[in-house]
Amino acid sequence: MYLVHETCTLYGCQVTQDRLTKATVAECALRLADAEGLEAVTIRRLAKEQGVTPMALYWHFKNKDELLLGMVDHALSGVRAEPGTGDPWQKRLRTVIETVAGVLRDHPSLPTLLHAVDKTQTESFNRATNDTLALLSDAGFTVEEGYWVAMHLLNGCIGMVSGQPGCPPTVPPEQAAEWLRQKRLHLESMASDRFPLMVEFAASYRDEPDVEHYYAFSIDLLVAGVETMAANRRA
Amino acid sequence: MYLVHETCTLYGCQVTQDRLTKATVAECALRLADAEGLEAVTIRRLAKEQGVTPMALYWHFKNKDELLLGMVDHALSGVRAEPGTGDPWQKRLRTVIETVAGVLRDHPSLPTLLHAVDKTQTESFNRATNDTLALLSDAGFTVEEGYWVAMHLLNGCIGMVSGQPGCPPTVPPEQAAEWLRQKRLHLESMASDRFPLMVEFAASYRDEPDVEHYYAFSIDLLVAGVETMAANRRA
DNA sequence: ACATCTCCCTGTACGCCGTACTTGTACGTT
DNA sequence: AACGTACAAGTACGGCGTACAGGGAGATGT
Repeated sequence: MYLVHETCTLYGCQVTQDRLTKATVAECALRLADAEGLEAVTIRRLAKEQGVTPMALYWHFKNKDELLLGMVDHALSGVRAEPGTGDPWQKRLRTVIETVAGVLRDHPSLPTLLHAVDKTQTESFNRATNDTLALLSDAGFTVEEGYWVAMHLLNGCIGMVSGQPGCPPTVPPEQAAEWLRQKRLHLESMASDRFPLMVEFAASYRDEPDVEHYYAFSIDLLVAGVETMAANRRA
Repeated sequence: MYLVHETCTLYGCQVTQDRLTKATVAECALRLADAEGLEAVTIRRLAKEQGVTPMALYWHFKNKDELLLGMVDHALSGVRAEPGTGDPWQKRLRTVIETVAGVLRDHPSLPTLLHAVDKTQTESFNRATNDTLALLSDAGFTVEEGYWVAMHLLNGCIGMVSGQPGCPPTVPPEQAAEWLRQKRLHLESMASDRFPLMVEFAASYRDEPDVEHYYAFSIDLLVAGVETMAANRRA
């Protein structure tokens, strides 16, 4: 009765295999979250996607929090810091930031997800942090400062991606223009005598924003902070 | 039956006044969230605190999202950017950051709250953004870049506060030492051959962390990014 | 060959959530 | 005295996470 259900959509894996796994469930949940937002990821919905009963998922995950952790671990498993160890730390830093930002852009649900769980309980996050710590140690930071910087960088990437100009990825492309128009109108509707700069900023919503320019600027901003802090430390 | 109820705690306002208001409800909700976490803020719980029926709240707020918005607006209402307009922008920037960080530290629920709502729908947030935009305009940024920087700063403050070393403010003081110990053990339990720097970092949990040092460092990090970006722009 | 054990999944039920819809009730205005 | 308005109460619904108690298939020991 559950196997073929009307609302089973593309995220299911029941076609290729009928046996559930931690990995396949996490994968399916992540796909669902990326496509329809994290609030769409409920135990019942996820079970429906996989063609099983809600309680079946509890064999593989102790509770929902553990499932979310699994999603994070799955999404971050591709992140390998420290690729070219011969390069100066400034270059490697930039590479790490771009890698993380890239992963976040690939998974629109990840920013929200990373705020909802305790990342330090995932393997892949700890590995990435450890590698970044090594990098920042080369930059002259202590381990403690390095940890602060690493968290700052991660938060920076998360904020950068979730604050990306233009409409969020959940919005279908054909509604993008309308979304931009609404946003601009909302900005312009603010009292221009009290928030003149906000109204002026609304002009930037007149046409499709330059997303790559935005990311270049934001990454520069992040990198700049770390580099001058490192420089000041040595002085 | 609701007026005097066993689980009515200190957050209620029914003693001083029996008529509900947008402001009093938001205030009460914020206090509750700060003390017990945002997940404690439910319509039913909040109604109980105020000594009314759950549905009573819906007269003052269209739905829960609007209530959360009210909480944000209430918490941020004290933020006034642009105090001393005679100072150079670098100094004013620092002041703004310290103010925002201070407000966030006063309201432990605010970081989570600011992630849960669309801040641009609140008056107080837009005012603060507008003021910051003026400041960043003095620094030489365009309005669009200024907005990006402003969001970066806000995210930085949020991350800074929610990543504060030591136990979260929800933990009662008498359990603080135990909390630290658990955290350290968790870090030390990681495979030291694979995450050597994480294990080394665990040492910093040996005793009460220097919170003010942390904030000084983090604010410097934020400021440094903006200042060198501004300097590079002019070049 | 059968009994047993383990793994993986199903069925049912509970308490919590946000909230739509309907029904009072006290009060300022006329 | 009548009435509209502002505000709160009562009831009910669907959805959520999940505790608890089975059930069935495949491997294993005898």
